[in-house]
Amino acid sequence: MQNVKKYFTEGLIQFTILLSLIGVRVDVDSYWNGYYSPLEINDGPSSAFIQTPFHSLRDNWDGYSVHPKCPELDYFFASRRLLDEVRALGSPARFPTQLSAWLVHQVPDRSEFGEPPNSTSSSNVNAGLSSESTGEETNDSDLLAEDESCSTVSARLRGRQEECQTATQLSTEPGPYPSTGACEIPKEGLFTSGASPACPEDPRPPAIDIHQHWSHFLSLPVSEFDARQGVCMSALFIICVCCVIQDLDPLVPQQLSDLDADISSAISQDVSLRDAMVTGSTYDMIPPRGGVRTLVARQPRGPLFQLESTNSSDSSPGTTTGLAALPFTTVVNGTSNGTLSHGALGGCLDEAVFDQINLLGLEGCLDNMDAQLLGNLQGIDPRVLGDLDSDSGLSLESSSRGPTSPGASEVSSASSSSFCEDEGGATGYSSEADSLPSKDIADYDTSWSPVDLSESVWHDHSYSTPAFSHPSATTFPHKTIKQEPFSDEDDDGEDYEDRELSRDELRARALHVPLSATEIVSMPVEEFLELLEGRGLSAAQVTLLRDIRRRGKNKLAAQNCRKRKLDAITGLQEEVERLQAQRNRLLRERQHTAKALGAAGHRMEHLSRDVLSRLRDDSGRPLTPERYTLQCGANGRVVVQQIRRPGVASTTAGGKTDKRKKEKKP
DNA sequence: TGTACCTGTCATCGA
DNA sequence: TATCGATGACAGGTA
Repeated sequence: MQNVKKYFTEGLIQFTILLSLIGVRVDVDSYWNGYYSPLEINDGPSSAFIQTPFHSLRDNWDGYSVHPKCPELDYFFASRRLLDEVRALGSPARFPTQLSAWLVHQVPDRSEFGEPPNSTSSSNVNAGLSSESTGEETNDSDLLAEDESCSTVSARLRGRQEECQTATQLSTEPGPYPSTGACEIPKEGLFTSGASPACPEDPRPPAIDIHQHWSHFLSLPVSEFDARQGVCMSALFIICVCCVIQDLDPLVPQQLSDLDADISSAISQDVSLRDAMVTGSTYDMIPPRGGVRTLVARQPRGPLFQLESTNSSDSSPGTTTGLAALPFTTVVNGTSNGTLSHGALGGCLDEAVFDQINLLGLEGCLDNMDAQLLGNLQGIDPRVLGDLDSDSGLSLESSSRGPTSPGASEVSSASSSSFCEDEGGATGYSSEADSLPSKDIADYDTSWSPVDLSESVWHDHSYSTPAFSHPSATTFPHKTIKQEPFSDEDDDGEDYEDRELSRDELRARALHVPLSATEIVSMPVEEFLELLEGRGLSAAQVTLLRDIRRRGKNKLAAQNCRKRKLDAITGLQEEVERLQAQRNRLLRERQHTAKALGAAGHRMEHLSRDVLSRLRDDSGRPLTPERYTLQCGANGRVVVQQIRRPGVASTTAGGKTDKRKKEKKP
C-alpha cells in the first residue's frame, strides 16, 4: 500500500505539472501544510473544478487558527455569521454529511467549438471568477501569483529531476509566451492544434510539439494520446483525488478500494464540472407525525463520487430536499470526515455556500420549516425554552454560561451549554421522575437513520442553540446516537409533558401550583412573598414553592460558584505561567549582568595596568600594579593610590593623600 | 468495575 | 429574624 501511495503521490506531482501547464493553479504547499485546498482555477472557461477549503476550517471553526493575513478570513467570518443566522432560524443547526469528495473531470473547452469563451453556458463558478477565468484581465499580480505557484511546484519537484526538466522545458518553450512559468502556457494547446482563442494575436508553437511533450511525459504513444487524453486527464485527476484522500488527509475514512471501484464508472460519465454536486447526508422532511415534522437524515447510498449529471440549477426551490447537499455541512460540523467539498476558490466560501442554498431550495425549505417552528414556539412560554437542560426546570442561561468564560471554564460552559447537556452530566436527583425528560427528549420527536450520524456528526459540543422543551415544536438533532427511532409509544402526548418536567415541576403540578419553576425562582422577593401569602396556598404548596425557589437559586449559585472557581484556577495557572516566565527572564538578565560586570572588571584591570605603566614614581621608576592602584573618586577624579604595605611609602599623586593622612594621624 | 467529571442538592456561614 | 449569595460536601449519572 505504501508503494501505491508513493506511486499516486508521484502521480499527483506529475499531475500538478499538468494542471499548471493547462492553467490550473495547484497549490501543493497548501497540501503539505495541511491546508487541503490545492485546486484553483486559473483561467479557462471549462476548467471549472473548484474547491472551497471547508475542511481547512475543520479545526478552526472558531477562527482562532485562521491566519490573520489569510484573505479568506473575512469570508470566513462572514460565512460563520450567516451560518449562525441560519442556525438561529431554528433549523437543525448541524447538517451531518458524509460526503467528502466530489469528482469532476475536464470537459472540452467550448471555445474549441467556436463558442465564445465567455458565453452564457460557462459555469457559474467561472462567471464568479471573471477576473481570472476570462484570461484577458490577468494583471501583473496574477502573473506573480502564478509565478509563485509555479515556483512552488518546481520547488516540490526537485527530487524528480526528469519531470522537472520536462516541465521546465515545456514552460520555457521558446516563443512569444511570457516567461511566467508553466501556468502561462495556454491549455488549449494541449487539446487543440489551433491557436488559442485566448491570445489570438500570438502565434502558437506547433501543437505537435506539445503533444509530443505530453506524450512523452505521460509515457503514452503519440497516437494514443489524442484519443485518450480525456480519459487520461480524468484518470489522473481521480488518482490525484485518491492521493489527496489517502495520503494527505488522514481523516478521510474511505478506502482507496472504494474509490477505485468507482473510477471506471466515474470516467464513463460525461459530467460537466459545474454539474458536479456535493451530496451528503440529506434531510428529508417526513410527513408530520403527531404534529411534529421531523427531519430525517438520509445517508447517501451512492458511491463516494457522486457524479450526478443533473444540473444543480434544475433543483426547484422549496423542494423537500432543500437541506440536501448542503455545502457548508463540512464547515458546520467540525468533526465531519469531509475533506473535499464543492465550493469556490478560497475566498468564495460564503458565496458558494449560499449559492448552494439558493440553488437547492434550502431557503424556501428553511422558510417553511422555520415558519412552522416559530409558530410552535409562539405557543411556548419563552422561559420554558431554557428549562430543558435543567433538572429543576430552571434556566441555565445564566451569566456563567456566557461566552466570556475563559480557559477551563470555557470548556465547561461549552459543554454544558450545548444540547448534549441534556444527556451528559448528572441530573441531580434524577433517580426520580425528573431524570426522564432530558434523557429521552429526542426519542419521541426525532427519527434518525440507524447508520446516520453515527460517530462523526454529533460529537461537536461547541455550539449552543436554545432548546425548547415543547415536544411538538422541534427536533433535537443532538446526541441521537443512542436515541431509538420513532416508536409508537413515543406518540403519547402526555408522556412528553411528563418527561420534560422536572421533579419540582411535577410536584408543583401535583399540588396545582400555577407557576413554573423558572417563574418561582426568578420573581422578586416581594412578589414571591405576596404569592405565598396572597393566594391562599396550602402549607404544602408554600413549602414546595420555597423549596423550588431555594433549590433554583442555589443551583444557579452553585453554577456561578463553580464558574468562579474555574476562572480562579485558570487565572492562577496563568499567573504561575507569567511568574515563571518572569523568573526565567530575571535569571537571564542576572546572568547577562554578571557576564557584563566581569567583562567590565577585566577592562578596568587592563586600563589600570596601562595607566600605571605610563606613570613614574619619585625615583623615576614605573608604577607597578602590585604597589599602586587607581581609585575613582566621587567627583570623577582618578587618583593613584599606593597599596598600603608595611614599610612602603607612597609617592606621586597619592603622596599628598598619604601626607595628609599622616598629618592627621599624629 | 473503577475513575474522573459534571451537575443538582443540602448544609452552613456571613452579609 | 428572614433572605440571599457563596461555598464545601455529598450523591447520582455518564463516559
